[in-house]
Amino acid sequence: MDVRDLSLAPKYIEHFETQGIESLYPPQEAAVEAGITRGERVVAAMPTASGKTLVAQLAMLSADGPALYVVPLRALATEKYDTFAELPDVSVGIATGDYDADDESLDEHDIIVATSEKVDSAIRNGANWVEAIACVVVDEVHLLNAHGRGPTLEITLAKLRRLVPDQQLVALSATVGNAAEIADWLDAELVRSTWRPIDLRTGVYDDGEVTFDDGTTLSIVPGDEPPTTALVADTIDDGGQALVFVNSRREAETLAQSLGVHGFRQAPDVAAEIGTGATTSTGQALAEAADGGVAFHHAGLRPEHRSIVERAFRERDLAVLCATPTLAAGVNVPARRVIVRDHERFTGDGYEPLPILEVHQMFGRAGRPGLDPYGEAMLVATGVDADALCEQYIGTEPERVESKLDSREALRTHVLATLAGGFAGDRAELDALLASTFFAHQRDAAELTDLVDEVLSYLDATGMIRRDDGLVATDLGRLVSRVYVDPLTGAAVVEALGTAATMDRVTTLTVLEIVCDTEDMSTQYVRTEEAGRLSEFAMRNADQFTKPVHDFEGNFQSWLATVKTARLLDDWIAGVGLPELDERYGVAPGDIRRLAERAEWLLSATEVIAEHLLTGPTPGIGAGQDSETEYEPVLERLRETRQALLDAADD
DNA sequence: GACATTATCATATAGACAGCATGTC
DNA sequence: CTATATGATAATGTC
Repeated sequence: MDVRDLSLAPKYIEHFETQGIESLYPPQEAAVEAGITRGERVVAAMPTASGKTLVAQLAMLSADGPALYVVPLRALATEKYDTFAELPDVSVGIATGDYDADDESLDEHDIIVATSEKVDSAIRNGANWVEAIACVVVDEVHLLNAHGRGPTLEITLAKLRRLVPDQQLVALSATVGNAAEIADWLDAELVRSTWRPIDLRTGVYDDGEVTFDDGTTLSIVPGDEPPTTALVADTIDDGGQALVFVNSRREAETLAQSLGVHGFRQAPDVAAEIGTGATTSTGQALAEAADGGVAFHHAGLRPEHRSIVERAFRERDLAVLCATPTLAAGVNVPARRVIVRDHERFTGDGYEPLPILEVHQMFGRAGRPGLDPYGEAMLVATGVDADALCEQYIGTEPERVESKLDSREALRTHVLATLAGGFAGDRAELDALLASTFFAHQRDAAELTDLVDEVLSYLDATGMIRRDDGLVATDLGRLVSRVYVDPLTGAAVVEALGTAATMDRVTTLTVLEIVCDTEDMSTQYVRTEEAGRLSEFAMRNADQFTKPVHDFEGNFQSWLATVKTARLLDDWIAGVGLPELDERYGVAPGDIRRLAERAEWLLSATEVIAEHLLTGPTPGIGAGQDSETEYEPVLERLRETRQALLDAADD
């Protein structure tokens, strides 16, 4: 089908043509036939890089009103924003936690790009733009399967549908086994395709030979070097680039280092760009590797370094990229050859094989349309049975997408949000909403009953809801939902604030401890050698902590991780530099940045809760009724610390 | 006795969403 | 309380 045949305004057709898009790819054509331009609800299950973005654009441009594009990552939001912003006479807005147009003006846009959490938050807070949306496009719907974030997506979709019943919905998914089930849930037509714009062959390397799914083989006999090195060198000799996936940051770095000495490509400019101001060990290692045309990529990198690496690789200044799975799900960084060196990952429950879907996503990064003649992706069999590996991952169908809503964590926050947002005022209405979720479609909403009971009791006990006359969120409950923290965090903060308000010494360390000791803060790893020093530090500063250091109840070891995080952020605020922090705590620059960002967010949430405690009646939790309770000094310290954190980020 | 090889043991383990108030595409 | 690779240190082996 030709682009001209679409019932689209000429300016858009012209735009696509200048982009070199003249005819539709088969899966795009199928989506059009299914009615995406006629307002039909469609689920399109197709490989990455097979033209999903155009499918989305066709739906959004032909919709009768503003459109919303939902993504799972902030980085993807900016990527899509840039793409859509090029459309003629289309006003695009972006709504993510870090990068936010103001709420009021969002309804002036034709297209809004947002993360699923931001949409959830907007619904919770009754943002006016939400109900105006005529067409919702959900990118990567298969993330319904993800622990933690999957439930947010399905609840958000259920609520959106409730708010705007006649809204068009287009969901884009990776090719998963039960896409039909998702489509069925969404009352959408399923379009399924495995077509790719560039040939991809996948295979397994074992003992000097790669065996591909199309029957071909590739002989690569390594000398002394590891097979991965030989596989990399081979594609570079052939004029291609290689992307290697490994399972830890350290592996990514050491592999980059060992490959860097080959000097595959000279990239002094990239090295220089990274090198300027690269004071940390991570930064220096990166600059060094980049000099030889190799780089590594993981979440410990500073965002600036990350984007330099991504750009340099896209522009072919770098020959090899050694990456953790950040790159498989993130922005588009394709390479001719993808090598999945590690197919297992530590999960906290031993090493587990990577999900098929994830490996296929990695594979999908192989082949740059228009630049490479083909793409090839391979697993490396080292010490495992190559046949088993092949059987498991090559040409197989990914796992089914299964709702993860039946978890205490998910229900805790979403039950509260549902009550607080006015989606339900009693148990029957709550059950009705839950009955419209993917979980209910796939299993049975009745399976949630016990967990919901448990969660309601918890929310009642912590003063976030009242159950006397139906189900009603209290002021505190509405607040907790609005600032988007886990009820567990809310309760912990209320309790800690109560203690802090009776303390003589409330310092930056105190308020940092409060926010670091919550469910929403990621915990740090405490080395055994570090544990002694940390507990000594805790003893010495016992008067500044809300937890009783000397007669501690509960898990002291895990609280030390809290102390470590609080102390680290305290140092960061005090002006200690990234290299120093890296050395002292073994925390990479990118992690510091994220920790600071989260702490700042949680401090502001805590601030709101503290203000509530100050003015409103104290709920029946924690200390707080006696006359010595002083919230003002705590509040002041919270504000001060948050500001200090913001200032520290500027340097 | 100097040094190489091997046994033992400790260590560390992917990623990343959200609020609010201002002014940055 | 799960598993594996790595790096440091100790123990053993070789010339």
